Parts: sequence; structure tokens; C-alpha cells
Amino acid sequence: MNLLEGLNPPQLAAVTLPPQHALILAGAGSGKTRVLTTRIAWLISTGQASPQQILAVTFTNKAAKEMLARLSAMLPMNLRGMWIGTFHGLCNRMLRAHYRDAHLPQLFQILDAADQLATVKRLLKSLNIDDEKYPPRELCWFINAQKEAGLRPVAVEAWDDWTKKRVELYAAYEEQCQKEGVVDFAELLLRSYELLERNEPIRRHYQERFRHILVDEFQDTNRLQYRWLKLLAGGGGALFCVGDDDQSIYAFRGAEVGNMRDFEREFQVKNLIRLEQNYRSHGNILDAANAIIKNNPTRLGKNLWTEAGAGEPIRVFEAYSENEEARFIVEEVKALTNEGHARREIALLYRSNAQSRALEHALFNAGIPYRVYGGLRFFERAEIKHALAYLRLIANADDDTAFSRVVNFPTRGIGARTLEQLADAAKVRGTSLHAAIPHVAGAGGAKLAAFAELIRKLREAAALPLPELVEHVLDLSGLREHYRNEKEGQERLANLDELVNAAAAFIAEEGTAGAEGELSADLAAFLAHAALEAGEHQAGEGEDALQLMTVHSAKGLEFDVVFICGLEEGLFPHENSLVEEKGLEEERRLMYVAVTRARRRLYLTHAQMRLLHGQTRYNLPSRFIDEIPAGLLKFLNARQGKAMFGAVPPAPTLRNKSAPGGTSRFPPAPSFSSAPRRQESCGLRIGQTVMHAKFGLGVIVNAEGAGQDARVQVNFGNAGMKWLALSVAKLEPV
DNA sequence: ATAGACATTCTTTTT
DNA sequence: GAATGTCTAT
Repeated sequence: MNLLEGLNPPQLAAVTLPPQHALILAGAGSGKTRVLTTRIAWLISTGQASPQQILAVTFTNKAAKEMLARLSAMLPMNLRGMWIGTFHGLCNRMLRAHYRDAHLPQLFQILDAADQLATVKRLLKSLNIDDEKYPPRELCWFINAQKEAGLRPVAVEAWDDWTKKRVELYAAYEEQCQKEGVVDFAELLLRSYELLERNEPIRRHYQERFRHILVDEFQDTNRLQYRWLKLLAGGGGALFCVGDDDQSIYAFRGAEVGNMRDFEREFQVKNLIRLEQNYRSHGNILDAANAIIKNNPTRLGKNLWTEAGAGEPIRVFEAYSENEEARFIVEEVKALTNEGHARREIALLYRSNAQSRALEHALFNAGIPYRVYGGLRFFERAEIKHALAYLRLIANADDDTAFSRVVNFPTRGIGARTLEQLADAAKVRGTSLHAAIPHVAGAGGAKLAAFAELIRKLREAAALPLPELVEHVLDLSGLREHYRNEKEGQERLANLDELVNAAAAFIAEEGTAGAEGELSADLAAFLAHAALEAGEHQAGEGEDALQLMTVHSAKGLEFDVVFICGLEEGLFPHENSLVEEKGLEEERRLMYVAVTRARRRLYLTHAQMRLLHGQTRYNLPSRFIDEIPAGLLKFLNARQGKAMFGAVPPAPTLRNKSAPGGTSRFPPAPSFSSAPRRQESCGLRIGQTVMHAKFGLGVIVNAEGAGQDARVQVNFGNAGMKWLALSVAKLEPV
């Protein structure tokens, strides 16, 4: 059968397994997605399963789309009955179908992370809670962690007063969300889980329906997701899980690699298949990845190999500053494109989003087209969120988050005072803000009533086709007018127009055309779409552009050429990770993911000096570079300053000492700003890497005194920050 | 009530 | 540096 053509033996085995539970350990670039989709296509085309009997779960919308696209290419049939999507998307689908049993309003709204934070803030305010003691962000994190552990407030064990109070607030938050008819991301999962657990007919229905449950990126599932899968597979459905423990990079938000072991044990998985042949990268790149990940103690064990040749060495570049790093990359990219590489096949990866700025700046100046993933997404833009808030109020006027966002936007004279009165009225009566409007007296009350009237008018239009409804909202709400009058409003206006287009496109693709009696079904679906798929949707889609993204968002992608930037201690691995339990291991897996994105050429760059959060920091090269065998590396700039040391350093200007511990933050030495990379005569300068007999490698971050009294402060990374007298300590420039 | 200046805080990754 | 929160002048 040509479906199976070209599969290697383990791949073929995985694809054609009998309908039993299976765990596929699929290394990076080993054809994981291909196995998953071919498996589904094989099940269907051999008549072993109908599309309706298949449930395929992925972690990202991108992956879900990709899978659907490949399947439609393989199977000439209607795949609409198949459930393919993200955990959140599928749970949403289930809850919409059974909203009554799930105790939700038909048009329940979804809170994204920002909405959730706003809701928590509002709650704390209404309860007069000190947000110093209970930081809203922390509280959100706490609530989500409980939900992801499957715990409602009554089930949380709290021993200390602080946690007891947080549990109380969790309960209050839940009550508030229920009152408003909104659910956050974690709630989608928990609600869906509880629905299945408590409602036997519904559970049986899905258990009997889904004969094959396939899970992508299984290593990224959290406890609750795993339990959700267990429930669904409880009726004899076969669980087919594909994952790679070495690519688990979401433990920080509750992902449990341990799910893989538990799955193997609890389901008595007999079919464990390893996919270890890599079809993506040249040998040197793979060797580097293997060498790095080998340093992690707890692995299921797996070693990637390839039939491809060794390829080029991995290029390492040390820059003086983040700007020089960016300039270097620009030059290399120019050279690469001149050699015929497509820009879309070149990726710039970094640990954190903040790093993209210097890169973007340099690329922009050089006129190189680029595309940044994961920046501010379409549906997260302020003007779009405003417009969506009006739409949300049409679907559900009790949505306090949406209400608060636009009650005075565009401004209509409803100030803080009035809103306080409104919040009080709502609290006293236990209603939503919207429902409390008639109970506010005076001038403020009149203005509020006018706003209520606006909502009423908008709701009258709810029966219009979605794109027209959006148009209507933009005009009637005054949003268009507002941005027309704003100086910098042009782009925002364009975005609002784009929202109308997005609505039209959405209807064209998945509209409920013809569904009767469900007046606002399209609206609700569109709003859910906006919350769940913040919209990777960006202009310049078709252009051949350089790809910029965080390592996290690069997972699952591959490129001919990859630059991993900012490979410095404190940045990658990130300093916050070093204090976390198992933090470094996760950073290392992240590095493994980054390295394995490259097919043919890999660059590792780092800077001696970097401006971060408005302050200059001097960092050592990342330990991950050292973990790669030197034979695989090619250092592009000769390590400088070998010959000169022992001389008396120049009299450095006295600087204030840094706060102890952590990374240093200093203004750069003045002598540098004009002539980067030039050597001082003595070979010692701020930013210089030095070797110390006891402490190892370090970077000079500060200096004071002169002559015999000269002292320097050195950041030795692991060994910490030290002040050393030059007359005593032997420091060799490296 | 509102806009704008000013201060403060927090910065890892995201469905 | 950005984004949010607070204060001040209108």
C-alpha cells in the first residue's frame, strides 16, 4: 500500500500496530508527525476505524492544523466527523455540546491569561484584599496550578494561613467566574474532565465513540490532561501516545514527563517503540545534541543517529555586545542568502522574547525581511480586545471583564467614582456589573443607563451575519470614531477592518451555516476561536522572510540554518531556572530542542556584554557550549588577548559596588563605547574573560583602585561573584 | 472626569 | 525598557 511506502521498520511497526495502547518514543526529527498521521490514515483506509471514531489531540493549534492538512492530502474523504485539535479546543467543543450538564450558560466566554488576571485584580479590589500580600499574578498562578492538579478549593490542602487565604480567594474567584458565565483556560479542561467523570451517559457516549485516541507531544501533558485521556480511553479505546521526554519543555507550567512512565505502567503498555533515526540533521549537529542531552540524569534513554554525513562544524561566535551579535548575524544572513539560501529557511532562536529587539533593529536597518513569531498577537491587540469585548457583551452581558474593559472606552464620562458605586451595587446584590446598573443613582447612574442602552441596541443586531455584526459594533460603539481621531490610530483602524475580514474568513471556514435556532452560535464560536487561537495571523505571510522566535515556539519546526543567540549564563540557561528544582535540566532540554531544529548549519552566538532591562550585564558563555565536544565546534573569532597579562591594569575609575549575589549590572566602561573589541594595553578590562586557578572562568564586571590597590570584581558563574586584588590573585586573560 | 506626567515594578517560556 | 499604576493639572 503506498501509504506505508518509505517508512523505516520502527515507523512501519508503529503505524500498523494492532488497536492496543502504545507509547512511541520519537526523537527529534524522527518522523513523529508522519507516523501519527499515517497511523490515522491507515486505520481509516483499511476500514478499521471511521473518522468519527478518532480523537487526535495536539498541544498547539499549529500542530493540529498541520495534521489535518496532511490527512486531507492522504484521505480523499470528508474528515469533519473527526475530532482533531488541542486539549483546550476539544474541551471547548465538548462543553459547548453539553453546556447544561456542565452547568454553563450556552454562550459561556473564555478568559485568556490577561482576562484572568484582570478578573483576579477586580476580585481582590472588591474584597479589599491587600494585593501586596496576595499579588494577582501569583494568585493566578496558584489557581491554575490547583486546577491543573484537578483540585477544586474544597480539595486543596492548606496548612499555613497564607495558603488558606489563597484557597479562599480561589473559591471566591470560581464563584465570580460562574456568576459571569466565563471560564479560564484551565477551567476548560477541569470542567470537561468533571463532566465526563460525573455524567455517566456522556462519558459512555464518548468512550464508546472514540476507539482510537492519539496524543501528540505526550511529554507536555499535565496531570489533568492525562486523567482526561484516561477517562476517555476507559471504555476500551486504544491510546496511542507519541512523545519525547528529551523535548519536555513545559514543566514550568505543569507538564509532567512522569505521565509517560505512568502511562506505560497503568495501561500495561506492551507496545513501546523507539524512533531513533533522524532524517533532519547532519551528523555534527546530532552529535552535539546527543552530547548536550547526555548530561541530564533522568531520561528514558534514546540516542539519535543519522545516515547523513557529518556536515559542517558548528560555528561559534563571541560578540562584544548584543549589537555586535546582531551585526554578525546580519552579515552571515546576507552571505547565506547570496549563496542561495531562502530566508524562510533561516531561523534566529532566542531564549526570551526581549532578545528579539536588538536583532530586529539590525535586520530592519539592513533591510532584511523578517518575521517575528509570538510577539503581540492579532487577537491580543488592545483595539481588537476592545472590539471583542463589545461582541462578548452581546453574547453575555454579565461578562464583567468585557464590561469593565469598554464601559468607558471610548470615554463616555463614566469615571472611577461611578464604577465604584456600580461595583458596590453588584456586590450587595450578588449580580454582575451590568445587572446592577439600575441600582446606581445620580448622574453616574444616568450615564451607565445610556451604556446599558447601547448594549441593548447592539444585542438587537445579534441576528445579523457575523461580519456585518462586527461592522455594526465598530460603528455603534464609537470605536471606529475614536481611532479615527487618534493620531496614531491608522494602524489600529486597519486592524479593526482586519477583524471584520477575520470574522468573514472564520464563517467561510467553519461557520454553522444553516444551524437553526442558534442565533449567536457563530458569534460564540468566533469568540472562542479568538481566545483559543490568539492568531498567528500576521501580515507579510507570503513573503520570504527570516524567521525569529523563541526556542519554545520553535519546537516542531525545522530550518536549514539556525542561529541560537544569546548563549550566555543567566540568559540561556536562564538565571531563574537555576534556583528551581530540575530547572537546569529543563533548560538543557530546551537547548536540545534548539539544536535539533537545524538541518545543515548551526550557529551559536553569545555576547560578552548585554543590555538587559535597561542595565548592562556581563555574562559568561553558556555552559551548553562547553557541553559540546570541541571537535564539533569551529570558533569564528580567535579568542583574544592571550599574550598580555601580569601588567598593571589601567587606573580604572571608581565605581559603586554591585549588590551582592546574582549577575552584575554596570554601565560599560567608557573606553569601549567608541572602539569595541580593541585591547587595552594590559589585557584586563571590564568585560574581559579571565581564568582563575581556583574559581575557573569568569568575567570582569567591575574594577576599583589603581596600581597596587587595584581590585577587580569577577563573575565566576557557578563559583559566584568575587572581589580580587590584582596584586594577589593570578588572573589570566582568556 | 480625563489626559498626561511621573514613578514603580517586573520582567522565561504559553495553550 | 515596557507596561502598569499613581499623581497632578486641567
